[in-house]
Amino acid sequence: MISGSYKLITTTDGLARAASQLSAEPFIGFDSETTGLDPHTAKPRLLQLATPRNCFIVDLVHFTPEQLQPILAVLAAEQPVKLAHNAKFDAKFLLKHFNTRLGACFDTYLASQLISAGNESDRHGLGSVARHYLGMQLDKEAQMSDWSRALSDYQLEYAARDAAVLLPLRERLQDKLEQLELTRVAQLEFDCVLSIAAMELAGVYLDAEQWRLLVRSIRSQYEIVADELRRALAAGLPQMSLFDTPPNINLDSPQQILEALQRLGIQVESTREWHLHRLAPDYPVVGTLLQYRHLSKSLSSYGEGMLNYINPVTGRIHAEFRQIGTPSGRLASSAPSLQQIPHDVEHRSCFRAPPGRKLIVADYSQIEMRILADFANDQALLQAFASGADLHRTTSSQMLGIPLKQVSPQQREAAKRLNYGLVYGMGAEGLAGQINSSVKEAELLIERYFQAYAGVAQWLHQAAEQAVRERRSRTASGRLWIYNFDTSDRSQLAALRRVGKNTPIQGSASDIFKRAMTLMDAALLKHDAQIVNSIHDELVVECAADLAEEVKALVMQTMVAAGCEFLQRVPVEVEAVIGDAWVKK
DNA sequence: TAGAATCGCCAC
DNA sequence: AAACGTGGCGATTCTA
Repeated sequence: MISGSYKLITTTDGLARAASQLSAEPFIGFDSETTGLDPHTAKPRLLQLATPRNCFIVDLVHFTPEQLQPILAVLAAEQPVKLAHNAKFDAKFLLKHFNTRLGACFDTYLASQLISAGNESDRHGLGSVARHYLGMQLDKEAQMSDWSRALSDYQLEYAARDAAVLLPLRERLQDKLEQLELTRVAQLEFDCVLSIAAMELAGVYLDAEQWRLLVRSIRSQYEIVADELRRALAAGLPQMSLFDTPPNINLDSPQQILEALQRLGIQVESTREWHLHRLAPDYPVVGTLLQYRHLSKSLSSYGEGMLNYINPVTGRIHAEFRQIGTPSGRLASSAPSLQQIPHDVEHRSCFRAPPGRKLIVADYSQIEMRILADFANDQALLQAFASGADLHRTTSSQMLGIPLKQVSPQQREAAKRLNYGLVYGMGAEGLAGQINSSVKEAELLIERYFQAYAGVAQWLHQAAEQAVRERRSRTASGRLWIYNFDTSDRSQLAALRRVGKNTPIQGSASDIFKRAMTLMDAALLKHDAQIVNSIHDELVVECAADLAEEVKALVMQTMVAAGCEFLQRVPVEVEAVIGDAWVKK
């Protein structure tokens, strides 16, 4: 039974004794209580550190940062291993308020997610995890209580219990991780926590004035196009007298738009972009609608609202990054999502380096295709990468049996779509839609593709069948996804085959990427440089301007090293540029 | 009327 | 309708 008993530490002597006891342990439970969630505006109040016998609660109001050194040293050390639930949160406060980088950790939140293996119905809050693994009913009411004033016994007991419970919890989770062969991926995740905490804490700089100007210019275009669209759609309505008010079509309602297009005699069953694209050449109004949709999306998702995310203290945007954001292991970003800022230079260039600083924008070149080549051990695809030539051009030449020089832009484009699409399990209909060909022509292209890359064909086939047979797949680090598909449904069976092809590839790319973040964060430590954004295969680093060349080299070096840990058959390439803004020149 | 579900589209 | 995988998010529409 986990009791809420504790030793409250208020003197430097007590602190030294606690630190010495703690440093002899292999594992300690670690939690902190803060006056709020944002490390830039809130303060840490308590540090709770639990051994199997004791739980020490350090009340921070009694200490200066210097006096805390013995405890901070324990937290920064590689031993004992700190057991924490969502260690990223505590790591941010340690970094911000005590300039302390959390050392080795075991994150019970991440461990629980890995064990769930993609099951979305599982919950991973400490209460749920303790209930599931220990059969304990944790009272979490005190979590959001006022931690800035005098603390009640109840609050202190709650604080102690949350740290103490982590010790038995780790044992159960560790057993389960071993059982499911997840210890390697777990270590990879635990090692990565600090790099993500540091990235969130640093935030990214957005030039608010430039953004405002951009939004203003988009809004004026929007007004014009909306007006034009309204007029064009009204042409399908019955003749009105001059004094009737024009009908109010909500341009943002797919329903009303669909009806309006049909009134114009356009045969259309859905107003999704893909359908509209097909019709645009024949109907100007459809082109206008597409233009409208683009501008409307831009204003609603990337409008003035973005400025509300600028932190009043730092003047920067500190988005949230969920470390295991998807079952494949990718990060997911929110509030705002920095992973879906439009790619155009107008938007991206608003995210820039403050005066005296530079941004390094670095991304893996074709990482998923390289993983596929390595996994499939496909000689032709490996050769394509070994040659160093443009991948899509090479693919086209290999498919069609023609020299590189003779590949037309259209042929290269088709090969590019194939390279990207087949990793996702794309079929002939999908390809035909993308390259504007008949399904027959698309089938022929796919056939040629798989003739050129027989190893890829074989690997994709066995990956799909294995997914159907075993209902699970793993990535290079051993990350597990247990599929929950109802395969009596034909479309779900097809979906399972596609996911089975994609997950090992996408997930292994995540493995490599997280390893890169870990290595890079550590390597940049000695320099005035920091990761500020992370977009699946791309990292943005901000650094002092005079260090840019040196930092760029470190960035590339660590990314390549991470790739080489997982891939031996294929060269790993990274493209990096130094600039003032988030653009790849 | 608030929350859930759906549509649609941005990123990689 | 969907057709190619993973997400986040805003506007509309549905529902209790």
